[in-house]
Amino acid sequence: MNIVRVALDLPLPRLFDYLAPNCVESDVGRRVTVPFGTGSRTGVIVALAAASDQPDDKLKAVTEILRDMPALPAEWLALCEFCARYYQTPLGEVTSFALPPMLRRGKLPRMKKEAAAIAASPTPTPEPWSAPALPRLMAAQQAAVAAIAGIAGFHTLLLHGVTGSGKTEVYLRAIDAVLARGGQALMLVPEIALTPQLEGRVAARFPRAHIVCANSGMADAARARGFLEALSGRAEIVLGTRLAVFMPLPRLQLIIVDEEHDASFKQQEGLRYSARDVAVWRAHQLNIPIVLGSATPSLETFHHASTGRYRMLELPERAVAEAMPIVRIIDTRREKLQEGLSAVLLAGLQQRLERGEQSLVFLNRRGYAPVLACPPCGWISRCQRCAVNLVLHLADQRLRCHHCGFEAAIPRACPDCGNVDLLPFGRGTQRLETMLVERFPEARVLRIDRDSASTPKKWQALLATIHAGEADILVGTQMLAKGHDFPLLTLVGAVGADAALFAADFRAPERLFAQLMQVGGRSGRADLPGEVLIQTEYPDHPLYRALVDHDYVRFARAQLDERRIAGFPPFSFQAMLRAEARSIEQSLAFLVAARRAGEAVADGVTLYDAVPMRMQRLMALERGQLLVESTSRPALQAFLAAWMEKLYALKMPGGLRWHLDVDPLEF
DNA sequence: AGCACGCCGACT
DNA sequence: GTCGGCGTGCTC
Repeated sequence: MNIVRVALDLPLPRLFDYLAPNCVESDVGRRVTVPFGTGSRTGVIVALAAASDQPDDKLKAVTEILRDMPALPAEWLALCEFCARYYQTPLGEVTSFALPPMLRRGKLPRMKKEAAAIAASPTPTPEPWSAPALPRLMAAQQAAVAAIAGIAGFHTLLLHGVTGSGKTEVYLRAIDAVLARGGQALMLVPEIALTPQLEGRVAARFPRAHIVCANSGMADAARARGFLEALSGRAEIVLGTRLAVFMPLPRLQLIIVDEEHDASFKQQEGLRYSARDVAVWRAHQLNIPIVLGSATPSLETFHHASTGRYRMLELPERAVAEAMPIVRIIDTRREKLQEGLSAVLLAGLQQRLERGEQSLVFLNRRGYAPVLACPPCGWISRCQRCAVNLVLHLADQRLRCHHCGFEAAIPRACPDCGNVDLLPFGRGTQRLETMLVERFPEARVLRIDRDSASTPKKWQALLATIHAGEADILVGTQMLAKGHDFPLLTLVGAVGADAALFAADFRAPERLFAQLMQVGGRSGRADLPGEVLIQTEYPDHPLYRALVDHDYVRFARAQLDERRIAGFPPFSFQAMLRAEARSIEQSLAFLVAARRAGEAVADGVTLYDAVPMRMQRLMALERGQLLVESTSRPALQAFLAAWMEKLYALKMPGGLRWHLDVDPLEF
């Protein structure tokens, strides 16, 4: 009896068996359409079988095995199976996510004739590669390139280098070596916005190479085409965001994860995978090297490098500018600030203005003010659907929820007591912008945040304005921190950073350090020295002191000491079960039941209490969470597998939804 | 997740 | 007397 085992995109942790009289061994990895319930679905054949656990009369026959493209290789299926196991997600959901939407639906993109022919043939067609003339390397770069070249088989390398230390050149050299051997290289970057820029640089360096991009912003057909080109072996370099880690690459010889610390490598919905971690597993599976690059590595990665599990490659010098920017801490405890800005920072802005250089005021909070309040009666602008305040946006006269998108007009008077003197409290980028325009009437002030750069087009226009030197003072959120060079920028002022210092999330300091380091790195490239001014009420805080000294390692060691004492990752492994329902009682009741079910199978893991989430209400749903922790990864994994079986069997009240987040980043 | 079947309230 | 509410159960 010929039976195929099919992974279908359903929230059910099992495969479905179908009769396929004409199936052959090479159909494993092919897409297949099958009858399902009353309708029809497309899935992936993950195995053949001679017999099924299902009674014969329940088995249906496949509708069609889609043989119009090469089968997905065993290595790709194994990658999906690993994700299914590790993240406790049904295999069909993983394979479905890993395929571009068009292929997922059983369709194929239109392709150019010769490309279609190549894509349809599973035989790789490697082309020999000859390297063009390359720029000179500094000693540390040279050492890093040599170290990567010397790796045979699996090894994880941490390329630790500040902005401007020449990490990208090291990546390009490593890719060059791979192309010379006829291999394929995969490079992951955090943001969609960074891929075009990187693609340009890579394309200029490898004019004859076939480069494919992969990110969620691409059109359906283009993404499917790229996937097929990677699968057929025609693509030599794949550049992309986290989802590119699932690109099938039959001759993959090198993986690079740039800005590996970036939280956007972790997907926060659906399949909650970490592309960086999956990439490391994939490199191990294929027995190839992987390079993780960052100026501020995640503490998980740094810990592995410290214990010798990863190899650390240091790029201490700055290749582009003469020196690192000077970082100064401004003690704001005694000073009367002007709309949140200190005299030192204002003087710095004035000075840059006179010299015709650019400045950036960094404030990671958009809008005019984070809340509108009525002081006499205590009313404050709150979102009806979320447990947060509505942010005042004066630019377009709205109150806005930054979490669910709810909007309302600004009330003329307090809805509770009728008082007309409502006051904005706190400060956002719009307010800073307004203040700077008044204070420096001759300056061209440009605000860059998700409101002013709401579309890629607007964002590109803003970048062009900055590059043309048509702005003097930039006011921006973290949008500005990543990946863009501003040659005229010589001053960065960081405002309102303290909030993250004492946040409840144990990862907040790590993120703040990375963010300030990154935004500081924007200043003073080329021949102009840079200066970073950090306003704080905690001038002696070790985090800020480490920034002054550009000493990531000192900061990381101190953080790791704290984590060790507290038993936090990377010294423990975590998973978070979350539930959301109409009422918090419902959510917590489910989590309590889940905990009880878990205690029966808990061995070497700690189950914490079910608690409301820090932001309890979101989009009118009340959310709770339950943390599971273990000092042993295998123990946690074994527990989660057993636990999920019980949870799938648990009866669920209507309207309740839950999910498991393995290695959660958010608390 | 869909989609069926299945028993109880306000309508042509 | 029917349309439809979403509770429960199944999908190879």
